[in-house]
Amino acid sequence: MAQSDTVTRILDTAEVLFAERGFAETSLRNITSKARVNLAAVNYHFGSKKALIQAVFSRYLDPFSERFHTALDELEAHYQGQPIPLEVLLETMATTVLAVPAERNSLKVFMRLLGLAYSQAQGHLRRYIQQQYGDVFTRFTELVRKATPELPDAERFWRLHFMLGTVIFTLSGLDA
Amino acid sequence: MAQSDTVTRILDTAEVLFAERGFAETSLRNITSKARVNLAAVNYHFGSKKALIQAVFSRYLDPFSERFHTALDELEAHYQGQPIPLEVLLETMATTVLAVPAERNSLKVFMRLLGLAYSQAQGHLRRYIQQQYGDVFTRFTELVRKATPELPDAERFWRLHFMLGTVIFTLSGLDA
DNA sequence: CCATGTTTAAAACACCTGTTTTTTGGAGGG
DNA sequence: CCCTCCAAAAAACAGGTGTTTTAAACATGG
Repeated sequence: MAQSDTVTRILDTAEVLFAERGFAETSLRNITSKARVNLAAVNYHFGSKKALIQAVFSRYLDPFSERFHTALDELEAHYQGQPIPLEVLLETMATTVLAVPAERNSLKVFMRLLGLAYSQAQGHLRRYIQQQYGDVFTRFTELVRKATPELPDAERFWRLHFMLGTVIFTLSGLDA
Repeated sequence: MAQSDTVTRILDTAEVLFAERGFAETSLRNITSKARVNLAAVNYHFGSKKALIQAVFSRYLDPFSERFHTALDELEAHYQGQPIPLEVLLETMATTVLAVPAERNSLKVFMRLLGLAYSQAQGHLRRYIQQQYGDVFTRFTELVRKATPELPDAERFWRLHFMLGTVIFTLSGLDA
């Protein structure tokens, strides 16, 4: 095996199996055998199964976070303190979210992973995502707040929650 | 223990734990210890863990199925062959779905269970629900078809799917 | 070439899982 | 009263889990 594409092979296999069966239902032996990689490789490279799961998400969310931050930078520079229109914000978000999985032709897998993360109400994953990418989301919601000053906070929160949930849920069920 | 309320205690405890953590993440020992019941009681009364999960759903869906059938009977009798208005169909469905969990003050748990069942794309649960309650759903969609004859089948299917998915998904995340 | 970091292989670890078996307890009917 | 039946309790079972350890092979850059 050339240079450690072992890590990549593990991640590629893991994300597919996770998306198909869920996290608890996918064992490390499932992953390593399908990836034709040694069992110990996971713990060697990632440390634990939890860390593997987080790494699978990081591979999508790190680029997303970075790109979204720069996209918002550009928007703020362009609008110079004036509130950014809501449609612009939403479209920027949608475009940025879909960019990474689109480049890797793994849109279906990614959406399904998002759905699983959303279902798993109280796992380590929710905590990890929140503390790792909470700032991007906070920045976004703040800009949405400025774009819709007439809405009460609760109302805006629920509309956002409802919209995101609907999108994730719908896109994560694209099988039939 | 009086008359085997053991079964009830198992079901009550199981549905809460399942809703909180998911099926795979909830062990029989979790359930039986919290329900102050012997471990073997689950296999004795239900046969297996899968059967327990199905029983949890049956306790909601059996009454729902029965009530919904009679509700549709009454609607068909009232409208005498004329198509039943879409709003009436949807409202009847919503009312009937919520009736059972509302009586037991377990609306949150039930919605979360529905969400989990929906997420678990390829489990035994989906098959069980489909073959057990498929006829009610078929009857309903058929009535919807008659109520909206102008829509192409695919379009109507997706709108229903989208609507149900959104409702379940949104209601299953009522924590914050 | 040596040293360092990867990878594989194989085995063992401790633990948890669902399930089964065996034993005990108690209530009801002949 | 004894016996049967059913529920409960306790223990044991077989298998899978994530993880760790050991060893040896391999590659790569200093």
